[in-house]
Amino acid sequence: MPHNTTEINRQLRKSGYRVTPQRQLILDAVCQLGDHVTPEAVYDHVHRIAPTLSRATVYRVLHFLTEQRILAMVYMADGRLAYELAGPEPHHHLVCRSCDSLLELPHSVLRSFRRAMDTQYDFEIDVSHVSFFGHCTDCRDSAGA
Amino acid sequence: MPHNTTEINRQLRKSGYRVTPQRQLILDAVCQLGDHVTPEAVYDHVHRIAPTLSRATVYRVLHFLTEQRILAMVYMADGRLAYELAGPEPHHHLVCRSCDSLLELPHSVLRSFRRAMDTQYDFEIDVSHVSFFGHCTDCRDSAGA
DNA sequence: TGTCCTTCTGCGAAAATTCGCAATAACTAA
DNA sequence: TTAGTTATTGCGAATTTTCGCAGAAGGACA
Ligand SMILES: [Mn+2]
Ligand SMILES: [Mn+2]
Ligand SMILES: [Zn+2]
Ligand SMILES: [Zn+2]
Repeated sequence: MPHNTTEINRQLRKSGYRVTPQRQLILDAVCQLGDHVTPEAVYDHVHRIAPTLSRATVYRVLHFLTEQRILAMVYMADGRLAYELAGPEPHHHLVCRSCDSLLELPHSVLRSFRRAMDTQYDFEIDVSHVSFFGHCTDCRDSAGA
Repeated sequence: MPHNTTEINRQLRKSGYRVTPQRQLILDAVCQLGDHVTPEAVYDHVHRIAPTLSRATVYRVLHFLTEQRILAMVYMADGRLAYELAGPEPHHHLVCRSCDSLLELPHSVLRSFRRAMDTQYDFEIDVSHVSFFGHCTDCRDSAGA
């Protein structure tokens, strides 16, 4: 999952924010570590490269990059927060509570639901990265009842 | 939001769990404090009645009662966890990120979405209490762009 | 390149949440 | 009622996440 550094930097500066080595390191880390990266994993990774980079900064930057829609956050099955690079097109997940397997869904699965909320409640849902929990094919059979 | 104490107690004992004063106090607290109660609010409330009841117990019991489907948990706009009594029929929420207003949705709004996931992915979504975030009527107008 | 303004970071402390373990106490069955 | 089994609690420490503030540093402009 690479990211367009120069484009992101321009976007930040245009909004009055600054491009710092900490922000670049943390963004790189999320991209290298793959999908659904925890703050602690990010900290471990960047700490090797920049030992003075503090935990507080990791949390702050992850929040910040999420606000800027550069990262997307998601709750995992255990309730912890995780992050990943926000692609141009959102995607979502089905997470099995039994076997922890993870299915990826296209954004289109929520299209009709969003339209319904808009029509019925005049409410615009903002869903950039949602996980739905439940039970997958295999686990439904074995679970019984 | 009252709860059927004797029925809940029977259900717990039947499953091999125990009915303790701590569990009863915490459940009472959630019911009295209303919708979307935080662990800290529960602790403050029960601590007056039972000063030795520890914070760890509050967290453990809230998790436990959620597993038993007596409580339902939900993430609030600020990312914090909250709990409320799980009624016989689930409900959901639309939470405005701008003004924090909160709309309640009937479970039926997710019916067709659940059926679609079941049909297309053979995955049974378990949604007992979901919050969707976005922007309400009023805030959409003022926000512009 | 150097100055200035403001954003950002690092630090340490605080707050929130989880964990391990010994002691307590709820239920079961006599 | 009593004793035994074991789920549950309280405690203190560990871990995770947030906060406030003083100092560092990004970037706009000259
Ligand atoms: Mn994802
Ligand atoms: Mn609710
Ligand atoms: Zn499964
Ligand atoms: Zn609003």
